[in-house]
Amino acid sequence: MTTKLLTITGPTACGKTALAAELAFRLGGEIISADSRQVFRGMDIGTGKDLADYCVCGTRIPYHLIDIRNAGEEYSVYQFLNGFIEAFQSIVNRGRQPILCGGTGLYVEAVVKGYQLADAPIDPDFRRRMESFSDQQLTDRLASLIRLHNHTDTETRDRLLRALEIQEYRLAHPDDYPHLPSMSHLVVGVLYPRDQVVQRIGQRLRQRLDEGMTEEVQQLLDSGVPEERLLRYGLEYRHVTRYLRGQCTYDEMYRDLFTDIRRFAKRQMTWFRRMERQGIPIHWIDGTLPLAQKANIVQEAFLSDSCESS
RNA sequence: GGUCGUUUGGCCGAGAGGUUAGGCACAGGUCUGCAAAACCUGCUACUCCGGUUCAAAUCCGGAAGCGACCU
Repeated sequence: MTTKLLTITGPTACGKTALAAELAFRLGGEIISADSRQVFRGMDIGTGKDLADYCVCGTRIPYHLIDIRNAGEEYSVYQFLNGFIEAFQSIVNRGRQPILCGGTGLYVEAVVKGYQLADAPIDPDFRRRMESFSDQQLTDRLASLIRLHNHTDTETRDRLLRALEIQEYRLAHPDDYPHLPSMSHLVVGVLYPRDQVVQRIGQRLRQRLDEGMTEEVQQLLDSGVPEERLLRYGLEYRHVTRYLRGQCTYDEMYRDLFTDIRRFAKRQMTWFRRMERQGIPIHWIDGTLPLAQKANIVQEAFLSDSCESS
């Protein structure tokens, strides 16, 4: 019998965690996080880990793929997918209900569409052989293997090499990728009117700053996480780092960070619309409803047989 | 009340008779290995009224707003 995976997603600041935890409580479930930043230890306030939300009516809801890497370490969709498979299987083996929850569209899509990602290791021989080629030659070579989508892969030599390395590995080992267990899906998206999303983002940002956002970033810097890394993590980590380095005033930081979070929420929605266009139905629910009511709606949809299998 | 200056799209900001400055915001999008990243596209405005001119955001006159100074 295939398991039905319940996925709770949506743009930032829409209360995904609380809803997922409530549903986990009702369905006897465990949560697998689909958040590319909550994997890092010590990045708590800025990523909105809200660990208190995982306690519902005195019951601790188990969660997975949170706090599994040190800040600054590498993590990518490939590692996420592996982690997902492992967590999913252990949850199912325990007879519990897996619930995927998070706003990283790529990660959600990787699960729902069943991405096949090869375990391409770093190959020093390959890299040595590539040394003599120009960026353009490498780009041409990559273009002959895959359809180049945007600049992401060819932006820097590092990324270019990595992309090529992966494709070369794929060619040599066409069947070497972790297999997702078969499952069916219900994807639920939590949605607020846009002006309310903006309002919630602002509110939450002020709260994060009050709770010690800048101190958290300072600690990460003190503990040796490279500045470039924090800048790359984006949003809170990027803007607060700039502020701590004296590159902007507090007010400028607040303003620019607020803007970036709003834009992030917009891009998330762009991603979700794209998923829908590509045939992944998202069951949108009104975020403004009370939590219990939202949970009722999702529970009902989940327990009915109307959801598609993959 | 008088004198001088100023007025450009949601914001900042160049231009000085005849193409769209640009940036930011905003909106839409791309994206299967850093995705909270990176990248792409769209957005044609010159305070108002009259005049000069083939042609005015640009020149002239007036009005209004804003600013500075004077009595």
